Amino acid sequence: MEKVPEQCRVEDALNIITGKWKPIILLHLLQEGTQRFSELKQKMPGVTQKMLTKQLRELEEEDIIQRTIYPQVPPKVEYAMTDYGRSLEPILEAMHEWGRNHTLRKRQKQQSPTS
Amino acid sequence: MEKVPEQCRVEDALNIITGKWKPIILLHLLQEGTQRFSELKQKMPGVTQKMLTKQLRELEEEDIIQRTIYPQVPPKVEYAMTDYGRSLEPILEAMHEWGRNHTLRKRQKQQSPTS
DNA sequence: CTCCACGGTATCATAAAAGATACCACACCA
DNA sequence: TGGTGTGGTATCTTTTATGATACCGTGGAG
Repeated sequence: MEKVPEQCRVEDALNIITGKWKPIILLHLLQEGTQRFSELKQKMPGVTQKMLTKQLRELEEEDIIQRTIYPQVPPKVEYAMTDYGRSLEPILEAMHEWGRNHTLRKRQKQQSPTS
Repeated sequence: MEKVPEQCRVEDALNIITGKWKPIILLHLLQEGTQRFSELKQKMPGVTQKMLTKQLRELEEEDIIQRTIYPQVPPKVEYAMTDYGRSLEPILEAMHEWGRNHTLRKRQKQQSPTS
């Protein structure tokens, strides 16, 4: 998604949190704190090694999360939100809240499809 | 983007507002009120007829915007936010605000890349 | 030796999103 | 009769995102 001139600063946030697994990663890190790779993977059924890695790297790239490698064998890598990353929380909150009402609404529509 | 079990209600909002032109459309409709197709198109340099139509249709599908056709020739079609659509405003606000700080931050990083 | 755990990478295939381009309908106006 | 303006649709191509699959490195346990 390229940038369109003025106004649309909205895109920046959007570019960062869109990606099939990013919101989920962020929620896990926000709600449960630092996690290692394998923990995240386990909590995200369906994700591939590659995809998880990729999304994590992209978030790291943007300074949203921080990657810490422990020089051990077998390897241990932890991911944590940065302070900057935490600044996304209001957005995620707002979306979460909205989403709840949205699903309610969908249910209502199903119950009275004739209206 | 498929749904992943619980927690991630965030996705619903995300699914609705992601799309290369959707945020821009929404901002225009929110900030400037009802607009006709050609007005939007004109305000969104680079968008194709097809793309604009598609994104508008998707938003309409979700009841975020309303499409009104006036039986004239040449045709006149207006797009407006629905009340439901306006409920997205806090999210867009939050992202807009965040985006502003983000660009500030990027500027700072460019000025002191050595830190 | 051999195998395992962990967190990867590399390669290839598929799906989804976006874009370019051409065409359409129709009342009206010259 | 032909051109114009609006808001489209239909095809085809390109670009991005996602996914499947196989392989890698290391040090300790057996």
